[in-house]
Amino acid sequence: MTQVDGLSRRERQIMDIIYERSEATVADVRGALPEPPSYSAVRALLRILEEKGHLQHRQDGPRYVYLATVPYRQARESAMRRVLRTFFGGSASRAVAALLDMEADNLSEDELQHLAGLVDEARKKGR
Amino acid sequence: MTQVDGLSRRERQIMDIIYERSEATVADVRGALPEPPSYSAVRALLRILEEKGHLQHRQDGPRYVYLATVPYRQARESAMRRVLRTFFGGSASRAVAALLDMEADNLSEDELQHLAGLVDEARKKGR
DNA sequence: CTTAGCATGCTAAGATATTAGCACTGAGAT
DNA sequence: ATCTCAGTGCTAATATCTTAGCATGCTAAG
Repeated sequence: MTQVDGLSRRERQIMDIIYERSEATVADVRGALPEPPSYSAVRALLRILEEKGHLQHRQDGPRYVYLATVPYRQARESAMRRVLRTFFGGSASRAVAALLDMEADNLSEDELQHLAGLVDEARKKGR
Repeated sequence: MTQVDGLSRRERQIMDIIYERSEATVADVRGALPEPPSYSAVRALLRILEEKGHLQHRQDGPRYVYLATVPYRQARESAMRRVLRTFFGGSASRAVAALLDMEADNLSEDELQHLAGLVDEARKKGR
């Protein structure tokens, strides 16, 4: 999901978990995995992801805390563009329409008002 | 990217290509792959994806045309929800905001107007 | 001081994915 | 008729991913 490509199944799961939580320890990652493999297995994956340059870690007391090397926003944009291309022919407006359609019931009046403002702002900027 | 998970790197690439084009022949898929492996390799992947139930094929003259078994809309929603969860804490409005921010310059006045209408509609539906 | 718990370093086996190669078939061109 | 091209069926080797296991060090409790 994350960025370009080249990640395997587990690797991708792990990257997603890390982006979802900003950073995570081995135990965090393991706890978030659907059918968690052994502690060792998770550690190995994290090490490999670090070798490949997707992750880095810092020491927090006795344990490692992993975080992504590609900044959050950049990864997010990359993921969005990919969905855009794959499912919306690259059209952001079609994607927004789909989101509104999917989530209309879960959006509060406040949120909708805010979005209306953003759309308006974009229109002003356009001309 | 597509649905739940469990796809390997190439498998995922191929599924994305198929969703992007609705359907595709072996040559189509191979042509769309970044660093295309042999024709045989692509065929093998397609066969495996079909075995796993992600694809099906029909005969078109002498060749196979592959298409996804999971309907387009469902796969699309699944992919969206995944990005939502991973990068937007599940918030659709944050995702919409990011899309507008990313693509503001590429959105036409017509599209923006249309979106404004959709937001308005959602607000009416809400109350 | 010694033990138990929890963390990492390192290594190797096992499972899967990825690729290529060869055999076969059918259609159209010479 | 036969040659060649473009397709599929099938199989096997290679690469990569995924997992587990053992050794080690550090810290806190008994």
